[in-house]
Amino acid sequence: MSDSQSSSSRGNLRVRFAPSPTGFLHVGSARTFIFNWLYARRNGGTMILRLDDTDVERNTDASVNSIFEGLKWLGLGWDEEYKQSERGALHRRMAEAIFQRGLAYRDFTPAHTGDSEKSGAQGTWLFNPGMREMSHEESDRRAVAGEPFALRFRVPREAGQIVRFTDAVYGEQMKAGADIEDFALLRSDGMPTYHLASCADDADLRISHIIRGQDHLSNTFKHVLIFEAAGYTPPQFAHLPLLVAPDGSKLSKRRHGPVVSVTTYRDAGFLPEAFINFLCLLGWSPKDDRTKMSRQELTESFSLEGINRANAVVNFKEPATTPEETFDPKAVWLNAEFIRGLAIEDLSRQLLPIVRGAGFNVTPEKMAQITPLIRERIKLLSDVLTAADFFFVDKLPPYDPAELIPQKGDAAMALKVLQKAQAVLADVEFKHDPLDHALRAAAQELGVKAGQMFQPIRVAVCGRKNAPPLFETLEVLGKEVTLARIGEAINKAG
RNA sequence: GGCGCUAUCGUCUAGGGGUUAGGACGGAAGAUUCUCAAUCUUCAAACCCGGGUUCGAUUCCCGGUAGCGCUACCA
Repeated sequence: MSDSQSSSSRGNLRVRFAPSPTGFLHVGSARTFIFNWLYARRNGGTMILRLDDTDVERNTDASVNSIFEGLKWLGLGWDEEYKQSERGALHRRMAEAIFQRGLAYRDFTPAHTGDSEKSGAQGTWLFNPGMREMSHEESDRRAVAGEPFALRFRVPREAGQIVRFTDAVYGEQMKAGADIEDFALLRSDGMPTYHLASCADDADLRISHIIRGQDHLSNTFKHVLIFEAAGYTPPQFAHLPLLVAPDGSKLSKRRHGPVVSVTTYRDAGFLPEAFINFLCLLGWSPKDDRTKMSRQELTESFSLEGINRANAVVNFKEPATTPEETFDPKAVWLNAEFIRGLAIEDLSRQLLPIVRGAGFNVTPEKMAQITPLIRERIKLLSDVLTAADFFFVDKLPPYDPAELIPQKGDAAMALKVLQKAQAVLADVEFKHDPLDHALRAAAQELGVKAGQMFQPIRVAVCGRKNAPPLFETLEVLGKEVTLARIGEAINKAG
């Protein structure tokens, strides 16, 4: 799971990707992972994967699998791996330390069951004075008596109390303590909250840079408070602009469907290199005119200074039309670029399982012959199924005989051309040059243009007008199949 | 509502007190080719609004507007 760099050569720079396994790996998370990875690799640091699974209610194994599946596909790897749920003792120890210093207090208010008041966009809940100001004696007595309580941070809210930090992307940040609510550290069941667990782990794992989504920018004030209350210097922060849908709303599976899941891109036939490249261009720029960049180039160019501050739109089509049109056109274009850059053998090897998966029997040798004919014609790996279908099937799907009629020609011309082709092709070697010469000569004899000669043959063997170059196609198809299909076409045309 | 963040072509972005505001994707047109694709050429397309500061603002400042985020014993 890790790349070749040896861990001993790494310095103190440590970054982490900390997804919570409550859903599939989504593209925004993937980008956060990539930026962390790039930053670590660029600066010789350590990349850590930490599953932030403190929300027992919402965690699922399926989600854990989806995250690993997605990350595995990206192929970037990481150096250390942790699971937050296994570090509960550490979290509670930090909560205890903060409590001992008088910087947290018990809140015996029963937990809110519904989230009815959340939707009301109303009141500014900051703290409950009765709980915050409760005497030690009463607090201890009630705790000893077994009354459940949540542990809340005692946010310093006197006038002039300002919490501040410097964000590598958003600059100087400050907020009055009076505007920060007394957030929970421990739930009444004793489980740590995200804020506590995250800070405790970041401190314990000596994370030096927290690179994460901008949705945490406001939370960072709380985190700074926790770090300081526990006696740690906060790490450096770098918040990333969010990835949003074309309408500006947050990406969500419920609203936007599978386009937000990493595995959707994998299954649609994206190359991880292209996907990574595409994601890097959302919210980050190399500050020059490069668009297509290899992993190597990205690693060398990446810097926090190149990250910008405005949300970036993933420009997918909301109502999914064709598979390829649902994705951001730039992602598709980049993928086509990377496909064209692949060696035939490499591409052919990647295409084979897709073709076989669709139920076709194809040998690696045959696939290697077909690949050069479609490499420039497919944008997604899965396009092989529509671009090269006629190579795989025994019998062509039905097509309209009118398709056989060439430009500026008629049915009679189509028939004439096909019969001529059948005769000529019967004793010509099925190689590019001989086919070229024979068919052009035939066209001349017939008094038709080369294009008028080729088009009916193309439709006869491919079943459609748009296809790879004819001679190469016939060469791969072979004499037997070609003549059989031309024979069928003659029957249709006649 | 409170607090925070943001604002350049349709989208991703570069730039920056005086520029023909640059590139990429996508779109349009053309060249080329046996169709398609690829490739090449060309074109259309942007500084949210209002005030300041300034000789001069798209750029700096303030306000507005809009969008986003946080405001849970979710993360």
